[in-house]
Amino acid sequence: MLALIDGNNFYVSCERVFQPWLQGRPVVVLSNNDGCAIARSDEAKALGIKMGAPYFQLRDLERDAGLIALSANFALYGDMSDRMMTLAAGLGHTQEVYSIDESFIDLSAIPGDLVRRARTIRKRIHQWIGIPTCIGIGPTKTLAKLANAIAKNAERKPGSYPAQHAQICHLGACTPEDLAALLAATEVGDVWGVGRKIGAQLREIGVHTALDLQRMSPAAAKAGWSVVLEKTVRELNGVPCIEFEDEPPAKQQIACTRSFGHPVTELIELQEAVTEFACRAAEKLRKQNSHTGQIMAFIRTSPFRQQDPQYSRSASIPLPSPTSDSAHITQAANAIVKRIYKDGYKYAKAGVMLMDLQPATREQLTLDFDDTMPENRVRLMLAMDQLNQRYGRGTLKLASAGAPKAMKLWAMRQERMSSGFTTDWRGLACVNNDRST
DNA sequence: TCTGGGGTCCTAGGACCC
DNA sequence: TCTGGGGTCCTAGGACCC
Repeated sequence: MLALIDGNNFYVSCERVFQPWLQGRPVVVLSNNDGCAIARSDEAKALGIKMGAPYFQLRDLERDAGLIALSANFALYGDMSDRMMTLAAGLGHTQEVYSIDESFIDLSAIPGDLVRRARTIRKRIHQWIGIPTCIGIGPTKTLAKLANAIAKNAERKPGSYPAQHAQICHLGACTPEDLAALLAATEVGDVWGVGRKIGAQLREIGVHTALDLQRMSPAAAKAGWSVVLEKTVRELNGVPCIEFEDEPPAKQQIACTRSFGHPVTELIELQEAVTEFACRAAEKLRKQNSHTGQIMAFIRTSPFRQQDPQYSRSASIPLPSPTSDSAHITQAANAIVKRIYKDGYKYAKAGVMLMDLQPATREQLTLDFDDTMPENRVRLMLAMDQLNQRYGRGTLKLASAGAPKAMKLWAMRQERMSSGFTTDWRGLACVNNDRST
């Protein structure tokens, strides 16, 4: 048996822990650049705000409906996530952290009443961390995810499912009849792995609910779509096809891409931005102790500005010898940008991707025995990472990153960000010591 | 004026090989 | 009277997830 535990409206809930006056009000958290809504409180969902809705379209709701929009504070969410995951791990023996707000827990060989155990953990997370959660339990990952969706909907939309499934739903403990009834009440699009496109195709052939999909033959799922949907069908029938991963596999590629705060036209500015992205990507690369063998970079105009001429191009170059050296990676990324840059466009976004990743320990057998990552470079990069970790991002950087970022057109807009309540001494909450109150 | 970022996996089709 | 067959590898693009 597996559990899936996740935080409700996670980013909004993190903000509410430290700003209790946000409780009960419609709140959204915005993506980078204050671009669009990426988390919504129940009250915001009730206003009809869709996932990914552009912020500029929500302005009237701020004025008329008391909507509060906050810039994303990812440092805070990451820290709150660590705390939540630590407590969630107490549910079973092993944990797979699946995303910033979700983890699977292996419950096999856990004796006793699983629902009661889940209730204890849920309460503890709420009491100690302040984050509301839902827990789904089932024999496969897909069923645990589905149970979690049922637990959420039963809580938020009373009447959609029997009330006993609210917050915690254990599909493994249902009778076959009850399970079928729950699956029949669940739209096929709510099944993990069924997105917009495949959902529409399924509905077209009369598959509307999770129960319809469960009863489809795996062969038909594979023939009509792919082995991915075939696995989904099998998992809905209680046959595990998606493995549980206790420890995260090393990444196969690492990206750092950003939309700009304002359009950029000059090559030199693009290169400053790309230098920063390349350094951030290199930092992530060293953190997982890998080397990259190929660098890709892209620049593009905004597809939303139809009135402007459009241009989008990417290119990649293989490295003579795999490296994690920020200077080499930056040099390659800048060479690409110089090559693909064309004058006369308003650039809106750029990015760097590191491909062909391999363990840093792997021995390089180049013909001329040219060691491109000698020991002193490794130590230099390590020192740079440690300084930036300790004193803040940008403490030590390459000269090609240019002057301070606040001056840059491409720098992100983040006008409504909360404090680093748990990640920065200056952001610590202050207890009111006014004696007159 | 203003529309995110970072991943994974699968498939089809072309290049290439013998 | 009409151009083999089978295999691998790579890449681009699509679909999905949060």
